[in-house]
Amino acid sequence: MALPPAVELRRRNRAALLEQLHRHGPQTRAELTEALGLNRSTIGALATDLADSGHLQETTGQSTGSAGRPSTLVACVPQSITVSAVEIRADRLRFALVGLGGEVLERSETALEEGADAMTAVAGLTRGTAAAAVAAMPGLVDEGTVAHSTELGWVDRRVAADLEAATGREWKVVDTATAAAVGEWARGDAREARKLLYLHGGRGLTAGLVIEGRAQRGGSIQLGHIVVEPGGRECECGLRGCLEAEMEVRAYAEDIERTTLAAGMGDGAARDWLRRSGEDLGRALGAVVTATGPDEILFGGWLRELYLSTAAPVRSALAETTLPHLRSKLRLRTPVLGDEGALIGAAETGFEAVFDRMR
Amino acid sequence: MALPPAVELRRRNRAALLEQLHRHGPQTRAELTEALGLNRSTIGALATDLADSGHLQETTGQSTGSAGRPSTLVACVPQSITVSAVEIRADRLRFALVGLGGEVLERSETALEEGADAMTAVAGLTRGTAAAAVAAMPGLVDEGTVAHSTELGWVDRRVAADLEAATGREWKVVDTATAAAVGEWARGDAREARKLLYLHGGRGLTAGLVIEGRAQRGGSIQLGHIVVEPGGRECECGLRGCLEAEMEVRAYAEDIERTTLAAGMGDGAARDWLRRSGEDLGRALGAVVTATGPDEILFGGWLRELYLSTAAPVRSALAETTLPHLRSKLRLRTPVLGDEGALIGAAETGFEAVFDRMR
DNA sequence: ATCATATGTTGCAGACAACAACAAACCTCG
DNA sequence: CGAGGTTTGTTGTTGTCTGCAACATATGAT
Repeated sequence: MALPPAVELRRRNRAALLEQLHRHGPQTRAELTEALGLNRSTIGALATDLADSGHLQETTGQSTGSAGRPSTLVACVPQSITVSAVEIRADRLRFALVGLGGEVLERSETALEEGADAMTAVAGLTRGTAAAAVAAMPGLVDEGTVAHSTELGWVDRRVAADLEAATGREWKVVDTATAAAVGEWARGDAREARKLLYLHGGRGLTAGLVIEGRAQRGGSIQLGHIVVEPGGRECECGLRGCLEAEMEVRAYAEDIERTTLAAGMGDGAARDWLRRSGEDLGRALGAVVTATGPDEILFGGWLRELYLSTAAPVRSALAETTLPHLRSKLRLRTPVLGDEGALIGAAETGFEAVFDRMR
Repeated sequence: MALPPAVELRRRNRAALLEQLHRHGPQTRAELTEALGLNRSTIGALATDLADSGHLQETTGQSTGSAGRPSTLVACVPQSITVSAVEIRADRLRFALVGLGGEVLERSETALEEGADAMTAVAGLTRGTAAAAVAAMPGLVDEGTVAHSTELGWVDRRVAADLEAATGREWKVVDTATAAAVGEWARGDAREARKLLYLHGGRGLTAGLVIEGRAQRGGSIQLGHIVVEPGGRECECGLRGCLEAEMEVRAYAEDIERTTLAAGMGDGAARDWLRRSGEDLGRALGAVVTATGPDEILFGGWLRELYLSTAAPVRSALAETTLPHLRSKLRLRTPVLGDEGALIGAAETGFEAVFDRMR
């Protein structure tokens, strides 16, 4: 005898149990039995198994107040599996080491000088202990390569390979908006959303879609390059009338707080910009909503400030370009994880890969 | 002893084997061993198992010309599992009974008088022997209900329940465009496409997206209600400037052959319409492409004729509204299954459900 | 204190897939 | 035409897995 026969099942069940705890927090064995649809004895075997390997910790004898033998509570050990998450922006790098169960164990942030190589900076942040490493970055990401990122100025860059070369380990690459959508769904308060659209305002505008908890296969939505004004302003991407160009993102959005403040103080140009931007954004959104049919939209990055200060034109422009039936199911909100969403979501993506690999 | 212990594995493997044969056609046992990653003996057990239950037929002793014992070829028995597929249009009903492996066993078509109830007509077509029943219809379909269909004039109709009441069996409901996309992917020649966007021209314009062979979760794209001209013509849906309204679908598209013919004979109005329609379509497509990033687009329904007769304006408008990086990977074509796509795809969706249910 | 209830634990049985050895059926080459 | 090589199906064995049932344990209720 040499290798596993029907060990596959055990592996699958182990992964399922771990994932259940990771996503839903500590649970009793009884609850796990219910959730996984397995027998008490099987859960017992799996749990002691995983406790022996250090992934789980069981705290016994929790009296619940109701009749019957008290159930043992089982929780994951965060340190037993960790995931490195990095968010790359044009001007800075953010890092988090996230443990099983979702706890953030370490965190750091480093400024990135203009022109500096992000890869070596990443290598300085991450250690090799993590079970998975995920990098989130703004742009059109497809299977480890960034096809196009106005924000980072990268075109067809094989980022996963570059990161691997710099750090000596495998990397997964996702786009910031999709990562943030995943994060808000998994650890924010958007878990009820069936189709969650996350809008991310950085130097560019991107959007990410999470459907029933799963990132939409195949990368992000280049929201900034929806054409809202055919034949309009010239955009860096070579088109005309892109949302990014029409909004004059570079001029106003980079310092959105100052712009909203100025508008509040009666600055006509700032006011005008806010109104026009809101309308343009709403129109672009209309097309995206019609194309994807979300039931919740989150305004992240500096779009958060834009939306909070000027929701009315966004809503009305959206109303003029979206089917009533799609609009009626739509909630517009701002994210609860703030700037952390992408980092959290990237880590969550890593854990998904870890669980998949276990099976 | 009463019920299955670890029978789950066997069921999974049985389903996997059947699905493999259904999708890839007859294969030898050796090929199945390779494809499923199971042991020869396991494949043998599964095959005889399924042959005994009548799902498979093994033809032995096929000499391949190369050395070694000739492998037994195993193929599905179409009659052993069948799926009813129905395509509902405003004016007619199409039905197909499709067998395991994809063979169409029966087919029929009935005209639907204006105002007639489609449900009872469906009941007249389908018999109760099929393992699954799927209905494709144009519009915004979500979990058995049609939220909105300009073509059928239905709003928030619980079609699955209605069909169930009329026929006494469970129904799955999908939208025509998505079904056609699935069909072209599974049985057409679009299997290489990673993201396949199928545009369907009926009385309305819808689109369906298939990503790596799987229908995008959550229904179709209301292509006809992308706003291409803010503040433009009034549309039935209540918005202004929708693609459907701007294209004047009702006036010209319903009889597209006559329009293209007239344009060919020098009719200025028809020519104008073709050019303007192509441009509007291209612009709407630009938004959808930016939002979904497909690598192949198929023009189905009457959009097929429109595209074949007037591709240039479509392409140039698309070029003006799509990121170069998305455009460069894009192939534009017409479907190979013609009008059958939606029916085939609906059946394929049904088989997917059947296989899922087996596990 | 006793009973009811809910939960962990243990031993057992049925099932399953991998493995290895063997049998079968083909090809090639002398 | 027969021997050797090659590929594939078959069979018996083995280790592992999960469900089940009976038992043990720990609580609340009476």
